[in-house]
Formats: sequence, C-alpha cells, structure tokens
Amino acid sequence: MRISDVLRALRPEFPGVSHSKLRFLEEQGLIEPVRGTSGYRQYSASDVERLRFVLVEQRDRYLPLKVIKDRLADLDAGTATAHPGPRLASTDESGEAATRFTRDSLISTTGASAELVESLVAAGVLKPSPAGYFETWSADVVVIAGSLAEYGIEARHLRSLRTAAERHVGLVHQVSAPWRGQQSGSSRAHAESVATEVGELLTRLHTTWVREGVADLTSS
Amino acid sequence: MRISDVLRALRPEFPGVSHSKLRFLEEQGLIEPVRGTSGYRQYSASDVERLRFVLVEQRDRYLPLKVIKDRLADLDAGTATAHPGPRLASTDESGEAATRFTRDSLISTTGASAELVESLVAAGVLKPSPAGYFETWSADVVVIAGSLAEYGIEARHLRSLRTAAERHVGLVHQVSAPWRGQQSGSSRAHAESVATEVGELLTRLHTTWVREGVADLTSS
DNA sequence: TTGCTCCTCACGTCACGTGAGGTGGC
DNA sequence: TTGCTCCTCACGTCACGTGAGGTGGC
Repeated sequence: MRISDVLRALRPEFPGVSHSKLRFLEEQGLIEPVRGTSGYRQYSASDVERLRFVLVEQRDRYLPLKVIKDRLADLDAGTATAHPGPRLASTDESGEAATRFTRDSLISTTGASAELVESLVAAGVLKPSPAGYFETWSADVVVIAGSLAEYGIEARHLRSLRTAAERHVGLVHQVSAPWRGQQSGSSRAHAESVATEVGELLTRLHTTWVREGVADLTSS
Repeated sequence: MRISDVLRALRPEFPGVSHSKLRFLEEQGLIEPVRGTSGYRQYSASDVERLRFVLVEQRDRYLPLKVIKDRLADLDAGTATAHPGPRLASTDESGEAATRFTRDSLISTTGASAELVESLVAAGVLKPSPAGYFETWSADVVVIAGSLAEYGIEARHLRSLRTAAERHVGLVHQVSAPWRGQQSGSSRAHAESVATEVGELLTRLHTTWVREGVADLTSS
C-alpha cells in the first residue's frame, strides 16, 4: 500500500491521521515502511496494524509516543507484559499503585460536602469496599456528581446511570470471557487488552449518542 | 486568592492545571488577575469562574485557545451567541453545516459493509430521518459498531446502550427545561449551555464507571 | 506531455514545562 | 533570620502542520 491508501484505510476510524503525521511517526522510529525503487513508502498490512495500535494507544490512553514506542518494542520482543490500566486523573504523580480514600480523605481531596458523599453512598452510586475504603475512581465520581448537583441532579437520578454502566461492563465481560479462563499468560494479557478496547468503544458510543441527543434538544 | 489557592480549588476537577499553565493563559490574554503591591497575582472569584470556563471548553470540546478567547470576548460583550455543537470527527473541513449521509454515502465514507448498516437500522440503533437521511453522527456510530462487531458484539447488543443514552438525554432535558420555554434569547442560550454541560458531565460519569468496571474485571 | 502522487528539507506553531536567578511575607 | 511562596525571563519540548522546490508513475 502507498501512503494515500493507508490514509484512506485509517481515516474512518482515526480522522486525525495525516501525511505529515505518518512521516513524523516514522521519524520517531515507530514504523519503518519499506521503500520502493522510486523512494515511495510501501506499507505492509502489518505496518498498518502497527499504526492502528499506535493510534489507539494515543487516542484511548493518552500515552506519549515514547511510551508507545517502548510498548511496541516489548511486543516485538514477545515479552508483552500486562500493561497498566488507563491513566487517570487520580493516579498519583509517581504513577505507582492507585490511591485509596477513607471517607474523610475523599471529602478533603474533592472539597465536596459530607452530605453529598453520604447521599451518593445511600443511593448505591458510590460503593465503599467491605473494609470501608473508596477506590481511586471515587474522587472523579464525587467531583462530577458535585457539579451535577448544582444543576439539580441528585444522587437518586444517578442510580440508573450507574446501572447502565454496570450492564455495559457485563457486555465487556462476556466478550473477553473466552480468553479470561486461560492459563496462558499471553491469553490473559490478550483478554485484558480486548476488555479495555471494547470498554472504550462502548463509552465512545454512549458519548456520541448523548451528544447527538443534546444537540437535537438545543437545535429544535 | 493567590495562585496556589486557585490551583487547589481547580485540581479536583482539572488535574491538568499547573502554575505554568495559569501563567500561559494569562500571557495569551485569557485572564487578567489583579496584582498586589508585592507583584503577586490576586485571583477573584470571577477569575476562577473564567478559568473554569476555559478549562471546560478545552477538555470537553477540544477548542484551541484562540477560539476560547473569542468566545470569552463575546461573553464579556454580552453578545453570547448560540455556540456550535461539539466538534466531531465528521464535521467537514470548512466547519460549515453538518453533513448528512444517504445510505450509500454512509457506507462509502465509513467503509462499512451494507449488512452492518442494515443490521444497525433493523435493531433501531441507527435511525434515518423520515426522509431517509442519516445525520452526521451516524458515521461515528457505524465505525464504532464495526469495531465492536469484530469482537462479536452485534447490533441487538447495542440496543440497550442506545436506550440508556436516550434516558440520559431525557435527564438533560428535564434539567434544562426551565430555561427552554423562555422567549428571551439569553435564556435560550443559557438553556443550551446548561444542556451541553450536563450532557458532558453525564458521559464522563458513565465513562468513569465503565473504566472502573473493566479495570476490576482485569485485575481479579 | 500532463496531471497527480509522492519525496525531502527547513521552518513554524500550539500549549505548555523547566530551570536560573531573584524578591516578598509571616 | 529562615523557610516558603511567588516572580520574571529564557529556553526546551512534544506532536505535529506548512510550504518550497523537486522527482516518479501512468
């Protein structure tokens, strides 16, 4: 394939790709298409797969190119390791293990009111672990819920949103199940990447539909 | 408030803010905090509100700073105009009116199979207008659904996702209703920005929960 | 021969990050 | 007096975009 064919193939899924972007990724050592006698780049099917991988990591996980390059090198070396989850706001600076919160630390770091947190827990929207700790994500949930509260959306309204999200995770579970049971490390790693990818696709679909609906609301 | 107070206040909602970012936004003319006798920046409550606006536009709508600056100037001038919807992959280059697709143009631009499109329509997941046209968003939906199909997720599975999204739009409708009925132009503009903001908050909450669930899936 | 695609430099740009070196505040 | 916060340049960086000027392919 020549460069324009590659662009045509990737555009629907990645509208951001451009000639200069492909050239830049090559300059940075992320792909190495063969050159024909004319000097034209010749992309193989595996080059395109590689590009797809790079673009997904960029778009869905916000990884810088250097990190993606390292992950590619690992894949090439066959030492594919379970990769860390999507980077989130609340992972601490060191990038170490995820933080957990107590009820009080959750309140102090988010600046939310105790009542808000209580109501979220009461509505089953925020769930502490049996030991009473809140996971990393809880901070994001509390902050967003706080903003929604300013518009009059209360915890009980969020219950159905939570239920919907849980059903979507169930779908992800079904899809990745075949690999999950496996003993082999590579299969388990694959189950993980499938689950992450499918999860991201579902959230993007949901986001697209909500935006569509909101736009319809405001245009009529 | 001094600069560190501002950072503390914004961090939970916008973990990306930094001292240098605030300085940069000032240099670009997006904010103008007053200076104390010591030369220290003094941020007022309205400065912080302004910052929040900038950060939301950046994060949720991917607008470049220049455009945000223009929108701020409009707001300052009180000539707040109905702003265009979130920029999406499928808006055409000129940024003009949204494109519509026929069944065939939808298939050709997305590179999807006719069967996929048919099945999405049959499942009620993709809805053509009475006249038979597909809206801009349809292209995104088809591409994402195509990727999901590779993992064995079919149109009928997506039905519940669509229903959930519709319910969430309903919530947005409720919240923004009080302003919507108004005759006044400024009230209608306000209804629109409320609807957009609440919609984005809901999708972020959904995304957070799905990621949480997927991470739990793969960590156990 | 004529478009059309592709090529390589060089330079520009957008949104910041990173020190160096210095001053105000309690 | 001593940390601590804040200040201003100057320069670096990451991920590309944008021509200029030139060559290959059907």
